[in-house]
Amino acid sequence: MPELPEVETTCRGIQSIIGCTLEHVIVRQKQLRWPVSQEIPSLKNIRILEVARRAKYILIYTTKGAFIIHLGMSGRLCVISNKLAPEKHDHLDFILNNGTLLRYTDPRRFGAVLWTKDEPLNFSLLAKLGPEPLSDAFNGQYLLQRAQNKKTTIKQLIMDQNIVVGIGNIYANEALFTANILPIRQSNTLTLAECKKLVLKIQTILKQAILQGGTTLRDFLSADGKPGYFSQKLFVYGREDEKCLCGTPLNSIRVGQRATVYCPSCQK
DNA sequence: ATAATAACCTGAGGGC
DNA sequence: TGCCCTCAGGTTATTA
Repeated sequence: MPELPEVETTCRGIQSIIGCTLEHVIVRQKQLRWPVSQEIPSLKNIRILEVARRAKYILIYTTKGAFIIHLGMSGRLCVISNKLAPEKHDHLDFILNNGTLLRYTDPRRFGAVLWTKDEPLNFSLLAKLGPEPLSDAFNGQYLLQRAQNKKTTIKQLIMDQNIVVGIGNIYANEALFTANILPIRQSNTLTLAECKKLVLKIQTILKQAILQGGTTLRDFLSADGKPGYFSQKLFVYGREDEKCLCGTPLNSIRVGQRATVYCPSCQK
């Protein structure tokens, strides 16, 4: 489900938990990407102070520490009535004091629910992440510098969370299309002008997707159960058997084991 | 040190 | 209907 716009949508959708007291957490399945932190089942009556996003991680700050949550490929968070019975893949419930609970669902279990008493931004998984794509730190000069001396393709570079965070397979395909750059270009062949354009297109596409509530391909639903509408605006992703707007049939290849679609005419 | 690729899971969809 | 194969918004661990 989740690239930056979907995680941001989820984050905004669960803001109602701020100020609530977390009475306790029910863990039904602790076997996720990493085991659910051992301390979590014994947490009792702590106040939720803030909900924030860093990269594709959702951070829930409390008076005693912070939860670090990643949605993996198929994870979901939603705030619902505490009377709704859990289903097969509902792995954790965060029981709140106002009759609701925050439920974590994840069929493929590639996500993670971790706990730290310290500042979560210093947590090992978060410490070495690249800049946020919508921040000033992510600009053409920066991307050009990071693209030097690298043999990887430009698509793999922008999906590398140590270079820039938040971009996954959908938005990498879309941004490269709108920037007119071939996904398989070796990153060190990009000019400054191309880097600037790519940064701008990445930012534009992410902002648009956030406004639309993210992209729903199969099963993404925001915290209030609504789908995202950005899939209506995808130019190349998932359109491998169709033609580009210019009339040229789109090409479909694999780059770093990920489905990659591009227009051989519009992208150079 | 850097770059490919294998691995972690479940479910959906297509072909036979 | 069922079985087998491939694929899926991600990221780390292992190998070359």
